[in-house]
Amino acid sequence: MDITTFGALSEPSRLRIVELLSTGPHTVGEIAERLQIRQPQASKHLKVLLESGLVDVTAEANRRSYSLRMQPLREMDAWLERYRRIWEERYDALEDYLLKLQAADENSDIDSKRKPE
Amino acid sequence: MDITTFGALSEPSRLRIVELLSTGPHTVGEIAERLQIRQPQASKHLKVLLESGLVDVTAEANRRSYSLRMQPLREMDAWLERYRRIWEERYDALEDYLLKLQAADENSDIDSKRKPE
DNA sequence: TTACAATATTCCTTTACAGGAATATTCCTA
DNA sequence: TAGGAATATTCCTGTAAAGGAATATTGTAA
Repeated sequence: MDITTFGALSEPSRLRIVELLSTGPHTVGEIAERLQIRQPQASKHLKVLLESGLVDVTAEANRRSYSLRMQPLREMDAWLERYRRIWEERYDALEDYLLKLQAADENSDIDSKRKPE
Repeated sequence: MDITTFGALSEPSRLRIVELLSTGPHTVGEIAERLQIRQPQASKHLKVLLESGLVDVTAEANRRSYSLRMQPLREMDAWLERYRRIWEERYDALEDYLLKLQAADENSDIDSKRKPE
């Protein structure tokens, strides 16, 4: 897991750029307009995203089309695997606990019905 | 998805702390020793992790035990879902393409066997 | 070749953040 | 209650990063 991915995504405009690009490639101008930021800032953020590998460029005449690269996101996904296991484990443990509670509750129900008799 | 999660994980020591805590709770001293950083830096990083919700503390006498919180990681996982769909789509598209190539290849194979005859 | 549109880069200033060293705080035990 | 262990906080300094404004670059069309 390349840590620069986190750095790149830790800036609001850059996160929004990534989300925008998830709908398909866009030019710098479009990105700047959609995000309501100035063109130079858009270019700067795109440079950071490019260097972190989150984005690809292809030049078409005057314009540059930026598109999302999946690899860093896949790596993030792989990195998460370890934690997914943990929370599933914990979920299972909680479930077990609740099942036991429920079982105990049913017993106490039986008791509360028995005693009065 | 809370963007501060990315910020918190974008610092190498903090990422390592999270990974260490994935094996269970640890005290500040243990963390500092394992990561070969000074205790004050460990405390500072833990503070950032705490504020971003990635970590929990429980005080036990003199010591403080830090443990991992799963919620921000689950949110990251949920955030990734959208991208997972994209790369699976792309994978499917690639697969289709390869299958077509293969089919075309088999045809050209037949052709190459036919023509000489 | 000139002019214009789209984008990138530079320079400047301000702010955020990280590490080091020193110190404060909190809790335990003798 | 004095001292020590574990941890947090403060202050300082250096550095990286962000935005604004201006400018450079590149490609296209007249």
